Amino acid sequence: MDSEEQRIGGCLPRIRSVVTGLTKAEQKVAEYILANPAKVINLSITELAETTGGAEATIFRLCQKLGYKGYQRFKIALAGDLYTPAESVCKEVDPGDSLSVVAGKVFQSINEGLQDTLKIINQAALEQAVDLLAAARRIDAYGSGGSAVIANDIEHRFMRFGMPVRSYADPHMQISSAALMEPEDVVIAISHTGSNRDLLDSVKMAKASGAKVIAITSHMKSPLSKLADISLYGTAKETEYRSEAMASRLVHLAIVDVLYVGVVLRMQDRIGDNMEKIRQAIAVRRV
Amino acid sequence: MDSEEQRIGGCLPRIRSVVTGLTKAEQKVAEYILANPAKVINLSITELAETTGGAEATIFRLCQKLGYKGYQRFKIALAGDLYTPAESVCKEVDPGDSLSVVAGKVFQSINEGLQDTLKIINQAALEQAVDLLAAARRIDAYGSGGSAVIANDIEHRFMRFGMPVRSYADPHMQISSAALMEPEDVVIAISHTGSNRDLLDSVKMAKASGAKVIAITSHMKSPLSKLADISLYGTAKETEYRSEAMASRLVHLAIVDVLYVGVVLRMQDRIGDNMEKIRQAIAVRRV
DNA sequence: AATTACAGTGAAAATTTTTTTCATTTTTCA
DNA sequence: TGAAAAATGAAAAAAATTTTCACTGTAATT
Repeated sequence: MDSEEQRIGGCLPRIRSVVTGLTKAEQKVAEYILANPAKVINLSITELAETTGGAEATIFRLCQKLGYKGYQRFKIALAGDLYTPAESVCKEVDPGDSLSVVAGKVFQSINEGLQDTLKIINQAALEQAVDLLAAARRIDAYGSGGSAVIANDIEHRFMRFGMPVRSYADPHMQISSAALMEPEDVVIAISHTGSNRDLLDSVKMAKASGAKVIAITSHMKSPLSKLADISLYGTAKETEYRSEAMASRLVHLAIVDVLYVGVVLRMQDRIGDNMEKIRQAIAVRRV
Repeated sequence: MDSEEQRIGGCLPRIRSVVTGLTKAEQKVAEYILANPAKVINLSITELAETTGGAEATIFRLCQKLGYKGYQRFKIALAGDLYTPAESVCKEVDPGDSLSVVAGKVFQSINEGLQDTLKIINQAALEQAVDLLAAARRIDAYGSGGSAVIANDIEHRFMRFGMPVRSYADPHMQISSAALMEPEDVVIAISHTGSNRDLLDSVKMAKASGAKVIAITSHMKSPLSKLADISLYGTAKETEYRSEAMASRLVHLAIVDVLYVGVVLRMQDRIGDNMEKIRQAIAVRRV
């Protein structure tokens, strides 16, 4: 009966994360909403259609794509976002800032990204991802460029409890490995935009091999999230000196943390030993 | 035009304050709203009238008495009250926690780490580090294990503005590279504990070659920070399921962000071109 | 006690807004 | 290139809202 509980807030981050996956007409509306959320609250769907030069139906469909029953529900969720003062205090870095001020702003914006991500996080998807990972026979992490860092981190992290996990930044290695995947194997594909061609090819190959695919990306409705079995989204606002991709890295890493903790919780008994072994092995290398 | 800006939130307190001055039928409605605000959000005026046994008109008049233009505006304001921003309790992760609770706790603990780091951040050290990096002829980033991820990130990041930067996780590579360093070159050495022997050897070698060394570590007074010219510290509390090393990674990455932004600010003119070139190169690889 | 005035109420009409449908246009992919 | 799919907007249908108005009961006045 509470299945259709209304979720208040988290509306703007959600728009931000799907905006690239929207159609042209929808994007125009979405951008207007992002730019003028406070005005939109006071507009009817007809007025908003006029303002953005679109049709009511387009806006209605956008609301549904965002996960709301209709325009009214959307507006109620939007009201939640507007109420939080945190959203509006987005400070840009200023050339005159001292470095400790810069540090404050950068840290603040990281935290905002985390909070936004928390708002749109999909519990069911997380749950499934952890299930898959905990049961996986083998795990491959694919990520190029900035996302290679995340893939690498996954390798380090999950290796700690004795899982056969490898990370590949090189597209050729990715696709070779993907070809050898089997059911019960899991691929974690990381891409900020979710539109990297090489990565998509590798993911297709992995799926053809029967492996399950978990995507970590910033853009909902991206080609990657369409291909993946499970998609986990991390959002972050772009600021003048902090590109979107820059902010998203940290959020993606935080998502990996959550997966890690989730798997740890699910595997409590099995892993203790492996972790201890590694801890000892590292200690020897210390002064 | 904007004279009738919509006030969001503060709706329930307002009802409470006027409730005695309302008529009988209105009071019945007001009390229902106070008791079930979350339900009301999902009811139309007709449904609410049915539920409370009143008439639509009564509810409408109530909304106006409360200072709203009508029922819709009232509901939007109510949504603001219902919105509770991050009720995250900063406790340990519990085996019984749902994954969205886990996510909240993990994110919260990341943020705490960032805040703690902000408190101990040394502006002068940051300033010097940025100076060195901005003027560097060549940059090497050394980090093994979990810190290899950070080193990698540095490579990706600073490469973007055309700096000759390389990251090395392999101790042999580190020391080989260190042997070839020259004055005006900079080494960034990353180690959570600051006690990794191989890393210390490489750092000594780099110093012998005349290079400057910036350390990123979690432990003050570690052998690494004694060797380094400049030390940047990132703290993070260890929790039961989140090892100290795990939390520190994100903090170290955040410090890299600060360095990056700092260097960008210092080099505004020079870098624009390089960044644009890379952005274009990446765009081609996208669908 | 009867009359009047009037705030309170709700049924129903009028209006506005939202939602659905469907034909047209545009895009995509083979 | 041409068939299929997706996107779009006009307009119809449905739903929600706001407004109107007549009725009720109460209180004040004569």
